[in-house]
Amino acid sequence: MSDKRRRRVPRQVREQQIIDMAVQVFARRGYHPASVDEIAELAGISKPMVYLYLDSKEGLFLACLRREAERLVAAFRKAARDVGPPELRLWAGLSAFFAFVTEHRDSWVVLHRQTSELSTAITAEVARARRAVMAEVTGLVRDGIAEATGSVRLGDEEADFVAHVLVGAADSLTDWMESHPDETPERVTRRLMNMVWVGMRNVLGGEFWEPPEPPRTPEAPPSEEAGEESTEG
Amino acid sequence: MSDKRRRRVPRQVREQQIIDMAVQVFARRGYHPASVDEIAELAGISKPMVYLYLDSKEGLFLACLRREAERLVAAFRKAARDVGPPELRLWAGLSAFFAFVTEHRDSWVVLHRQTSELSTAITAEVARARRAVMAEVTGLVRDGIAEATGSVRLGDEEADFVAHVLVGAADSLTDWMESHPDETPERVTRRLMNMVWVGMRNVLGGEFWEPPEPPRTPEAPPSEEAGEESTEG
DNA sequence: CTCAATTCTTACTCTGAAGTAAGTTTACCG
DNA sequence: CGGTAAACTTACTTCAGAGTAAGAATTGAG
Repeated sequence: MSDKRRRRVPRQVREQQIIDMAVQVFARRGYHPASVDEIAELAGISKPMVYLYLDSKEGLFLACLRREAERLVAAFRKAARDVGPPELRLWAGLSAFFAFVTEHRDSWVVLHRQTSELSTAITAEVARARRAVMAEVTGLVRDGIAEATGSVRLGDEEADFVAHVLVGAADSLTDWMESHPDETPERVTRRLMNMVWVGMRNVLGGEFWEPPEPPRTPEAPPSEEAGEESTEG
Repeated sequence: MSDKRRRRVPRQVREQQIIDMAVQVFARRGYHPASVDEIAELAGISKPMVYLYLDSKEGLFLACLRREAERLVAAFRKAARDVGPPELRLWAGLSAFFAFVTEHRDSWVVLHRQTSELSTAITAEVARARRAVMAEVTGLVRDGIAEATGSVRLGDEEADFVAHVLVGAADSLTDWMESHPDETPERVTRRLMNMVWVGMRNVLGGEFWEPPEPPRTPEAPPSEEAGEESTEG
């Protein structure tokens, strides 16, 4: 502890420090305006070290992306693993998601809010990360539905639709939580489950909503399919 | 038509052409990597014209932002205005939202997917645009609930929560629609309404979902070292 | 036709930041 | 010790792209 005079730090450690700071700066500024100089300075070293260890700015960003995606998926999985009933696993997973996003806002921003302004290599990795998260949710949704209904099994498309709704809602609620600091991840999750899950249960149970007679639909056949929206896969 | 040789174009027209191209380029590349030169070239003029008319790159982006936000809100409002029952107005509004986002993907990307990498002036305008969209949805939700339940009136917070869920889900479903080209905005909207709206009706009617386990405190878990994640590579 | 306003261009300046060459210090191993 | 590899630095080069100066071409009014 008193040995803090060690300026020299082994590569493995320094790399993580660099990535730590890079996540912060990328989240704050975005990919392009973020300068490697600033990241290096925050990490307590000079720029060439960054290039020595991470190759390029793009490589640095990819490292951030991979590490944070891994962490998020890990948190999600770990939370859902030990719980028994699928319905609860979904709840635990979403809860962990909110907790993670609340605690590591920078990670989420880097993972999610960087659609454009990126080279193809990075775009591919972002897509991969998104798919990984989405796949976790999709799995939980499918299991949860099967359990809750006892018989209904969602097709890929349905489960994917639901997963998109949940992830999108969760993302948006991340913003909402910023203006409601008293809300905990658990409370938000419960509310979301209440809105979406109860609805899904009932829809699968046969309680549909549909627009009545369209008074003046511009271009849509009125009654093509009445209530067979859900179990088509 | 050889008469199309009119090189000179009045300012008002040229400005719109510039903004048209700017929206495309900003959406494709993101704010910083977008070059004013490229925008100018696509608009058929040279760079100084852009600066003469729009002041700066930031001014150009702000013009894009304002115009597209106005268009989206207008589409939303117009769709919802003529319909009678609030529940249907919500449906019409969301439907218009999907239709707009499907048709004008660039507009939506510029409006929504540009969180960081922006100066404070722009950030403020983005926030404004988001709030405008959110306020529309919130209004429809509140009316819809009041109508559907007959008595329940949502507080600001509740309505805002629901609006965030809907907008976030809609945004995410925009991605989903890309891999499902046969889906129409109407069908997607109906599915979303089925998931969210039916659930909300029932929740407000007293059918709650809650985790069976009594709320175990997130801050003080009993034993947290069950499954280790030592290997992170 | 003339003149003035508007539209538009060529040809710069200048800054910030990615990436690198070449060398210097520290740590550890025998 | 001494020497070697790993950790680290200073001091560049290079380039893209924002922003501008100065003036040319077009149009329309009188």
